[in-house]
Amino acid sequence: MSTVENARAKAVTLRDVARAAGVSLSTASKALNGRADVRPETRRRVAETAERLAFRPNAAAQLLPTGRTGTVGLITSDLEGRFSIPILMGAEDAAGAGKMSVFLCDARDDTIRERYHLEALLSRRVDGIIVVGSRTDPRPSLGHDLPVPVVYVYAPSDSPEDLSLVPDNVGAGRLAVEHLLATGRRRIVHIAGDPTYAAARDRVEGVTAALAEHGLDLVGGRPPAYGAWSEAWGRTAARALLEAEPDVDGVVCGSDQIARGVLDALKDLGRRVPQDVAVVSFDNWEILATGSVPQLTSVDMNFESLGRMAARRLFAAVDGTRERGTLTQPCRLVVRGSTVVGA
Amino acid sequence: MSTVENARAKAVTLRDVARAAGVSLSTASKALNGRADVRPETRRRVAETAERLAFRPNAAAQLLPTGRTGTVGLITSDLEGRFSIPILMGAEDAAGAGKMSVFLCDARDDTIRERYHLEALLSRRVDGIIVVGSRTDPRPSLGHDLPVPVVYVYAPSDSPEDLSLVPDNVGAGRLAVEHLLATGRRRIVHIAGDPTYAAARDRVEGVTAALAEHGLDLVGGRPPAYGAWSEAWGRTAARALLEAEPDVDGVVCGSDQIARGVLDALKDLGRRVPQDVAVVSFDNWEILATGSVPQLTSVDMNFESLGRMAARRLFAAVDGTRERGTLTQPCRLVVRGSTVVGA
DNA sequence: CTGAAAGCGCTTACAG
DNA sequence: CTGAAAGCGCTTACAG
Repeated sequence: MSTVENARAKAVTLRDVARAAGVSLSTASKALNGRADVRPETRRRVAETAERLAFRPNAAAQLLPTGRTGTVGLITSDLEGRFSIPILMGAEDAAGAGKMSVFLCDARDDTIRERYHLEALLSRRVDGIIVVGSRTDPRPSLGHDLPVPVVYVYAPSDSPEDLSLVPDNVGAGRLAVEHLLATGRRRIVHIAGDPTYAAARDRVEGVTAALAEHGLDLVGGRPPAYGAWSEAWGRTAARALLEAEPDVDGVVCGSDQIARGVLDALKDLGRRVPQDVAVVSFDNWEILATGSVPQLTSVDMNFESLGRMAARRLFAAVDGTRERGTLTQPCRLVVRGSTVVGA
Repeated sequence: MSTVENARAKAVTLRDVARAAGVSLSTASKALNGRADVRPETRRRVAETAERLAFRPNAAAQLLPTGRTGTVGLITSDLEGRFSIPILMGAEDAAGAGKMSVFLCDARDDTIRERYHLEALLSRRVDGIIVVGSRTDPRPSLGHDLPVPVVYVYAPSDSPEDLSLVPDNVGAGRLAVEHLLATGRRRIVHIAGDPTYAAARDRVEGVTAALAEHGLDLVGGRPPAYGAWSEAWGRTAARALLEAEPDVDGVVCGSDQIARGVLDALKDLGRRVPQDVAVVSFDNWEILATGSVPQLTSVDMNFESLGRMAARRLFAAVDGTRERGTLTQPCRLVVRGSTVVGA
């Protein structure tokens, strides 16, 4: 049920408005832009005409003289993941209601594609570029001779000349442990994520540091169990750990996915969560964290806030205030039933 | 660890290139655009100069004379969900490597925001607009007097004057049932999603229609169990249904979330999946469908393909071939272990 | 083969 | 208070 046809209106231009209102181009422009020195009656007439013709100023032409485009490019390699979207939303918020429009480009972790999109964005004269990676490991810089500022988010640039914003995964590890300790747990294990990821290693670092500060260690002095970012790994590791250390009373999971697997295993083993064992994880991925029984206590990476900060830094750079280096942004613990009864 | 500083280069213009190469603006333009009537030596010199200065043509200025911008707007209300991203990727693919850049706008299911973004996009003179909704229920049209073509995806426009593309949820329901029947199941129940969603009702329609065609009905002739798009609903409903109809051998779940709850309940009840009961669902949301034991057989909505189609239709409309009405796109069954042993 | 000129849609000094 | 003119960065007939 669809029919074909031909159509297409031509965009209304300021010249059309001026002509219809019987004034010159410049007067029409001044009238619509609220500049002084226009007779009120004229201003009204032009405004009405513009309204009637549904005139929408051509943003590009409007900004041509200023050299700005009111446009930002967002190159991401994490479109299927969860980082870029909240970051985009934060950036949109920071820009302020519609002042700035965002080009979203999907680089798919491919250097060629990334380069390609970069060129396209520069051709479109974006005022600045945000680059979002899929992991917190440093990535190659896009270079320092670009005509517009660049901010790297989540995946930092490997060059100290660039500005990067990353979540504080070490701090996140600390948050998880401090919370377990606060709920009275002492025999804690850590089922970590993929060891090739800086995020996994940083979280481990935070976990062990926080324990050490309290004179504790991972149960049995065992090393953190690295594995994969998957439910399957959570299940496997939990079974093995609880066999080796039956009196565990707290589990820090490298991610919500891992935690879901851990919850399943604990249930199979007849352990009550949180009464017997408390479970805390990272990411706070809603769909996973709130679907389980009990729901997951999880450390949120604050992506949206990261996006807002990135956008603010980018706008500052566009205005001439450029920063360098890697900025770390704190994470935030969200408490639910897997660590506190009834939470 | 970050330092502040001031910087900013001015974008290189064609005039700069022409001057540096010692030719006129027009010659520089012709040389770079491969037009005939330029001495090879001149062409080479200009090209080298452009390269050396890292000249990037201003896309807006380049297209100004044509009236096109090589730009598309994507207004979505499903940024946190899963529809808009694959749709965006499909659209990007259809456009062809970087020919077209996409403005992504987040309407957040708010008419005001949507209107606002629409105006901003029109001001930026996008060549066309794709509107993505968060549910398949018809939504208000943006209007028919817009200067550029609009394609509605996932959420169709309520006006037959508009072009809309939606997944075939009725067909999806059929696919699910046909598959269960093919694996020998006959005593089938349906734990449906939120009844206020057309998607939930359409899937139910497909499920019952397919059963009827085989002379079957839902077990016990009971109505489909409508509820919510959640794991909790899946758990609750599965327990109730299996108590009422203990010999069920197949469950169609309204979504992967529901299916995850159903799997949990079946496990608690001691039913083996798929040996005793087969489970099939909709959406094929990787993170949910591949994390469970067994993994979920699920009907994929083909969002990426939907996005490609939308982009192609949009480009056709931009070129003057406009269609109207609602087009339905088939879904695709992905078989995994919840219906077939070892799949 | 090369370049001066007009035009794409706007804004902004600068005259009147 | 109003308008003619220049300019933002490019392309494209049109002269030379």
